[in-house]
Amino acid sequence: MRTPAGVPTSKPYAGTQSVRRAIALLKVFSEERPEWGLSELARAARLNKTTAYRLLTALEAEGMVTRSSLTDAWRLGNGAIAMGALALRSNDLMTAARPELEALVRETGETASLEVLVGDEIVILDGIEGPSLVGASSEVGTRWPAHATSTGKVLLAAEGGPASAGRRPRRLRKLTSRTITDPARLERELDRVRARGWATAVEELENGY
Amino acid sequence: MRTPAGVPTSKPYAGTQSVRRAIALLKVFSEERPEWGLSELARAARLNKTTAYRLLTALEAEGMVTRSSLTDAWRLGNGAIAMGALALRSNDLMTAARPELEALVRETGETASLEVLVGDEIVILDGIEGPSLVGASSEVGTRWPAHATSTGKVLLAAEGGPASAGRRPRRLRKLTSRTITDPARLERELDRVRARGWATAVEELENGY
DNA sequence: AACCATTAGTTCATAATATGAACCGAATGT
DNA sequence: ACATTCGGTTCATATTATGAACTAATGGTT
Repeated sequence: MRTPAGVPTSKPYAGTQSVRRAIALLKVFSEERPEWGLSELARAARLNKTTAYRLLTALEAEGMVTRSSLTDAWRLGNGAIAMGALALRSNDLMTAARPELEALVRETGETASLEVLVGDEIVILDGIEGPSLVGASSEVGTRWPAHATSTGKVLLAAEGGPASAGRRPRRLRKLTSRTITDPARLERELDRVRARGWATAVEELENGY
Repeated sequence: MRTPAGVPTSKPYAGTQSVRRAIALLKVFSEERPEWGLSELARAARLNKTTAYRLLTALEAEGMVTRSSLTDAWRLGNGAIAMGALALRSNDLMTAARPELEALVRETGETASLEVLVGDEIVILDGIEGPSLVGASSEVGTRWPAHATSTGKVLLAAEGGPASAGRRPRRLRKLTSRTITDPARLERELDRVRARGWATAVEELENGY
């Protein structure tokens, strides 16, 4: 055991770090890249290949990852699905928010969604389609960079006031020409959001939305 | 580090075992009991309290578990939701099976569902409600003991032929008076399933179904 | 109020366990 | 034929995970 490395760069070791490394590994999987070879995956998670291999083996044994039978590349497994679905259903917020969502849709005629902040992304927990034409269909479980969505801005703004600007998304990904990528500009935007209590995002996430 | 213990009882250590322990911990959470105190949780996972605590801390840092702000009990976190949703969407089977499901519903008029085996449980990946009265509503993500469901029997039967009887569910939980709990009887049932190509489960999972 | 039995969380000595460099053989590309 | 990749394994090393034994707080029972 020589170098520390790996895992979201935080100074104090919070809990067992092989576990943190394992989860870091899981977080490498994404919509765009759901399948990974060992070496690549290890590199992406900034882990030693051997270490990554052993972690993956453990995760595989528990069903959290599987291997595509052809490519024999690593993917998220069915265990992850089961766990996520359980987490979703045992989330109080979900059940508490449902009536609110329904009321919102009734009052505004727009699509309403329940979203939470996970790291620097928002996750759509629930959504009800309104009759309006405007509504983007909100797929439950979808993740988006928080800084490029209206709801994300609200959640970022709410999160512990202006002080917490320090631990913002490391790099603000540019998704369209209008995405806010300058940290200072984002901070100003968040101040505005805090002041008026709502946020917008126009063509900052996808062109046309 | 004195005793091995914890984790699904398997002899050869497959990969990093603190990771396996962490996942074992996550698997303790269930529909019926989504919230756990530290001591209870540790006991349920057959882990030392201190160990469980450290593992949980790591999982918390990565968003896989959270603490209910009031009770300050442990629950599955939003990270689990996000990961599960991603796993679900990046699952080829899902997209491949959708048309099949739709066809099934059209042809039979019954509810059709896509289920996979995860350990000794089946997980419902997808489902389409049919117009029939019989259909039990299939909630995506729900897990059931494989030996007590029709689909579960099929999957168990298919899984590597009669030889693999060795690594069957350790203990067959009795869910109703008709649940098959005797391993030998289950094996005979699976032989029958293999022979004829389909399975039934009548009141073996829940009374009335 | 004194008791007992819980709980969550911390400390600390111990060595078991996780670690990574170096290795292998197989594919693949040049 | 050569050079790089790849997935995977080995093995010596000491870092890191571990659990018994502690707090201190809480809640129930007498």
